[in-house]
Amino acid sequence: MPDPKPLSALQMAVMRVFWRRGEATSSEVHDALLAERELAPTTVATVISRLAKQGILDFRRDGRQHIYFPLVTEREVRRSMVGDLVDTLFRGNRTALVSHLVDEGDITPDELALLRRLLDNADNDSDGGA
Amino acid sequence: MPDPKPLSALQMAVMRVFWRRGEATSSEVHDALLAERELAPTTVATVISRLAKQGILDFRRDGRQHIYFPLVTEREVRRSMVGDLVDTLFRGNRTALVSHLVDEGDITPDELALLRRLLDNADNDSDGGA
DNA sequence: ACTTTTGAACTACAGGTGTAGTATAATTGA
DNA sequence: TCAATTATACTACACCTGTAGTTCAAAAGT
Repeated sequence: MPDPKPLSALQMAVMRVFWRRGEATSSEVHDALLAERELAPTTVATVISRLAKQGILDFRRDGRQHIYFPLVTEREVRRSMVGDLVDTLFRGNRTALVSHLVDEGDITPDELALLRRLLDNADNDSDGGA
Repeated sequence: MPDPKPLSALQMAVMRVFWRRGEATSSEVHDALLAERELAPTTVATVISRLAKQGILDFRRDGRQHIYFPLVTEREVRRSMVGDLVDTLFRGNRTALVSHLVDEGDITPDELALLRRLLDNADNDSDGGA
């Protein structure tokens, strides 16, 4: 799946568990989310089985248990969601997004310095890679 | 409305018309969108009246016509949507979003240069503003 | 073997979205 | 005045999401 559909905040929280652990049962995910969200176990199970129906997760059986695992990487989801946002909000212009962050995101001097370093590294990388 | 709800791509396309023109009737919006989207006039009307129900638009009457106008600015919507995305995808870390763009967004050298300039300007601004 | 626990499936329901038809009321043109 | 146009309101419907209860089957404990 090169271009997965955008995921909601809840779906992302669930997926993060899978990305961290590689695979998990519904109740393991429920446990992992208990700290941040108080959801009924069946709610988590529903979210998970919907993700499976959409091809985001798959599972293998272990006795009567389903052990789910992700079919998409976090990278792919990020790429596609950031891409969607850039399309929707900035008509495809990625630098406009950064501009937005700088202009309106209350970027701190520390963050600015960090960003500069990021850009410098990108330079190095593309020098090295090319 | 300081923190409007996220808008879908279609809703954004509609709102962009209002932001550009200040105000418009349903059929004007329909006309304005004809180029990019083939939608029935009633579809556009439905989207608009839902936006009004949600407090994103309001309207005044001119005879039997409704002339709609935005109650939120594009800035506000962008801020809140970018904020949501950063929360959902990068757990609130804005620089991680930029890092993502640089790492995985196929940023071109031109864009990189542009970004550097952006950061430099941000510096000037915060020097001047503080 | 019988009961308790547990897991997954099914069902449910409200609210949002994309999409558009129908109905009703008002305006305009003949 | 009567018909045609048109604008808005109402209704509709499929599908997604958040949320969770209920049911049925299987596993595990006693």
